[in-house]
Amino acid sequence: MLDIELIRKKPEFLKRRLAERDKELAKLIDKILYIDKERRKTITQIENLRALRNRKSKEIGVLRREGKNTSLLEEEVRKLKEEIEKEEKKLFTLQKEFRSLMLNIPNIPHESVPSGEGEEDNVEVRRWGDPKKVNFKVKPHWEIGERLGILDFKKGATLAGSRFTVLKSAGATLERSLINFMLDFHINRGYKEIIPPHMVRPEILEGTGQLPKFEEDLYKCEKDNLFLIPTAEVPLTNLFRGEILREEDLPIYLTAYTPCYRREAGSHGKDIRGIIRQHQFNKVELVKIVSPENSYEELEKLVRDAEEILRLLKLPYRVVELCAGDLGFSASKTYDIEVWFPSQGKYREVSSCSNCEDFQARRMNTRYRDSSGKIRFVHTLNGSGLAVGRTLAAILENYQRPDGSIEIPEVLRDYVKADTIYPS
RNA sequence: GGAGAGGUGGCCGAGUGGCCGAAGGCGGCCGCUUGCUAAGCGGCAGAGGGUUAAUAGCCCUCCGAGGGUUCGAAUCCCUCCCUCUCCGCCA
Repeated sequence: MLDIELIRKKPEFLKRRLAERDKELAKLIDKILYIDKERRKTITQIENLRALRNRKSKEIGVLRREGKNTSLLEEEVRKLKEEIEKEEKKLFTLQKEFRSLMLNIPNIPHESVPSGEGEEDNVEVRRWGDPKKVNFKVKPHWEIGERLGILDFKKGATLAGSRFTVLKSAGATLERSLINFMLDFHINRGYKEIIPPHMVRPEILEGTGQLPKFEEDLYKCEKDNLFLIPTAEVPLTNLFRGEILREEDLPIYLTAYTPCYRREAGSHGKDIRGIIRQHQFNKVELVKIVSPENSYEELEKLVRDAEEILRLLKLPYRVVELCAGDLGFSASKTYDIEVWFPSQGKYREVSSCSNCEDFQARRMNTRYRDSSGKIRFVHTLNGSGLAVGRTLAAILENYQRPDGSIEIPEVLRDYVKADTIYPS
């Protein structure tokens, strides 16, 4: 949620910044400004009426104790009450409209974010590692996985439909090993491990920005009014909702492994083969709650932490900075980390690291008291460290050998307890 | 799932219709005193919002959330959420 104070004071600045994302957004600002004016006018009116009512009610109390008749005053207050109720109804409608507008405006891009409309305008920041040169024809990970008997797409479809996959034997072990490897690494870097619920209430998703706008992308358990989490960012970031933290509590570093559940409503036909785009996938997530002064330093460090996993796995990758038009709803600035997929001759996203500044903090009402005693909103950051399934796919593709076997990256061998996956 | 108890400020806890944004304690902050990592004394301190140049005043709201009764609700009624105890079921 944006700061209404800022919208009032610098509407033109905001319109300019938001237009970087989407030209339509500027209109919303004018609409909000109008509603805000109306609602404040109504609030002032109601409060004046209430002040009058409070005074008269108190007077009634005093007169009664003196044993005097108060029926005339009572009648007056009754009339006031009716007037107040009328205005309150008006205010209720205005507030609802106001809130809904506020909740549907995305975050403003940070000034450093490159302008552009979509993926093609993202800016590469750095590259690491050289794609291996091989003298055989590389296979896509789904062929490798099926041949090795570790990825079973047919069974996935039998059990749950398309975009579900069954991992078997060494595939399942490799997935689990990756999770442990990633968690161990991040814990070592000072992140606190969390196992959160995988189902959350609607207001929790509103806190991080998935609701109300993106309900279509979520799985819902209608009967219990709970949603399956699309990422661990949701429960982790909301861990401190409604709290006023002490400055010395910050920064907070959290990590969690969870499955992520996404309906992929808008991506029909995309990445239909393999395990790149699944309805359920595993992810190790990183979340930071920090003070506003250093959130951008923290973002750089967060990216490095995620990158380090790929370096240790010796997988070639690049880091791109998302342009304004490609930015997620809650993010001010985002770096994607993309790993090399030789069969596609492309880098594909395995991590997205964002600084949401105070956008989520406002929605969740997460604040802290700074050294001068002032209460301020925290900044929240999140990043994948990393998407496990995609990392597994990248390993299959980058570590394939001509005989169809897979070399297991060195750092994983103690976890997998093997150095090669052979066809079974 | 059944029966019962309860949710008050950073924490503990009093408060069953007006003088309660809320006693008291602990903790916190500021001062004073004391020859000293303590004790004593005095003082300050909740959150959100409206108005405003104002972090000044004035006003409104907030005692789990939302409704209702009433001239007036932390206090009475209803619904929901959560916590605890007992029973049932269960990995």
